[in-house]
Amino acid sequence: MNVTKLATRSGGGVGDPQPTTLAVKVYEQLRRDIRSGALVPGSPLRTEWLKSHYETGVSPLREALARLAAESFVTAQGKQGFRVAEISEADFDELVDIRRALEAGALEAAIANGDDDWEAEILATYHKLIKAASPAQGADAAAEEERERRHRRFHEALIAACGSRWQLRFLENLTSHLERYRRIMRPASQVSAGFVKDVADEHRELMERTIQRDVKGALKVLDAHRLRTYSAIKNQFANADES
Amino acid sequence: MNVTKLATRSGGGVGDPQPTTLAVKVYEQLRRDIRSGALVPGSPLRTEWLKSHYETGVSPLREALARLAAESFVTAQGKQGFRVAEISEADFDELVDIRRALEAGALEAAIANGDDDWEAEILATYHKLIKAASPAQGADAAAEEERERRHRRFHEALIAACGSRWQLRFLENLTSHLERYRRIMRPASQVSAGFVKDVADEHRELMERTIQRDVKGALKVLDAHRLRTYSAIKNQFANADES
DNA sequence: CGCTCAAGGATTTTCGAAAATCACCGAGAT
DNA sequence: ATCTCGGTGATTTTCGAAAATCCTTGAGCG
Repeated sequence: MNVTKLATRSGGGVGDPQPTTLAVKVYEQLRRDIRSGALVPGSPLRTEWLKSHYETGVSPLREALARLAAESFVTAQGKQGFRVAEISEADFDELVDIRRALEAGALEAAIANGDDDWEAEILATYHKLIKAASPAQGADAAAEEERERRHRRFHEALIAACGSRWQLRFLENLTSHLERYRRIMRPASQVSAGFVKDVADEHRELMERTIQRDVKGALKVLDAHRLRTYSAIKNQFANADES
Repeated sequence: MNVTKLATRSGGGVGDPQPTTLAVKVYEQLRRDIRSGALVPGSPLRTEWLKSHYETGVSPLREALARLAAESFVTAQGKQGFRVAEISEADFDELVDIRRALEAGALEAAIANGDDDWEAEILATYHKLIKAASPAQGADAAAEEERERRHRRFHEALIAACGSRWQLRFLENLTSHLERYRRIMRPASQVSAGFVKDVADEHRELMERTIQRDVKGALKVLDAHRLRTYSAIKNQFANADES
């Protein structure tokens, strides 16, 4: 056994199976900052600022931006650089529609195909979700990021067994975009005690019905769950129009 | 008027509204070569070969590859470079399923929302489709590429008025991947006179029913149309398994 | 005034080479 | 014989600077 090699690796001696590249790291950081709303929609992404802020050269940067452009997180316009993708109510409506269709199909397929591992993963991610700090407390960015991550993981676990990597890939993209809308608009109602409790109840019921293989029930709860934040964000758009 | 400026531009003095970058050109060429099957699935994309073959430096290349990776046309594995995405029967089945669902919804929405421009564009693209050289004759690559382009344009025109850019974006991606399967597998039946005639009939009927706003009829024809090539490719997979 | 045009600086895009990493191959040990 | 280890060439990834392009500003002209 080669002790030296093991020592150079992090964690319990398990090396990265796929050693990551700098471009991928920048891509992930940029995506996180766009999703969180830290990078405001429409603002230009200037090379110098990006270089100093993400501590990297232009090559990894452009590679990351190209990927983000393909996923519609940024827009690339000719030879005028990149911008954070704009948001709009029309775009939001499109996202909601197509996500609803794809997610319903995926959940149904997952309930049909899921095995014990799938069930166990749902329980595990649900547990971590309810253990996360509620939006009321822990208003700092790191806590919010962790809460969002666990929320994503839970919903991903529900449909993970749907059997279609394409469906999962599209859904991840759509969900990330919708998360951006949710966090940018950040309806005041979203942090109220009543809202938080209702969402928590929905998560529990969604988890239970899914594992019980109650397709109709699970779909109904999922729809209600999505409709709740959907309405809240639509209200924000309406309010913005008035002012 | 500045004659010098106009002279430097191509065509009838109409400059590019969005002057394209080298990276985008390489991206498009690579995508075309992957879609056509010229770049065989699984083969590694080596920098030196790409540089000489597409006559460009590494920066535009990696940018193009990053975009292609985001669209699953190539796979990026850690620090071991890029490869042309693999194909598999399971992947093909996934593509067919999700494309069917999305395309049906898009066609229905387009029929509901389409205006005169939409109808006119369908007629125009249909006309160019039937004028294209049939697969039997014109076996050279350029003719095939043009035929495929017209085929794509026609089907795009049908759903262009669906009102959802997201749906169109996903569908374009899915259709490109499926085109790759079709062209790589290239079932012998696909060039037989009977097959070609049936496909042509379906295109005509699809065009007519769509413009007549016959939702059910159009969807039925579309499903039959898709099922035809779907079966042909599945047969190819089955034949490959035997050998 | 309003408009066109050119110069200058700012920014993006691309190239070429350096640095880092990987993959192959053969020597030596068990 | 098989396996591990180290070295070497090939390849990828990243950097820094050059080239190309864009945008602003202000002068000159109608």
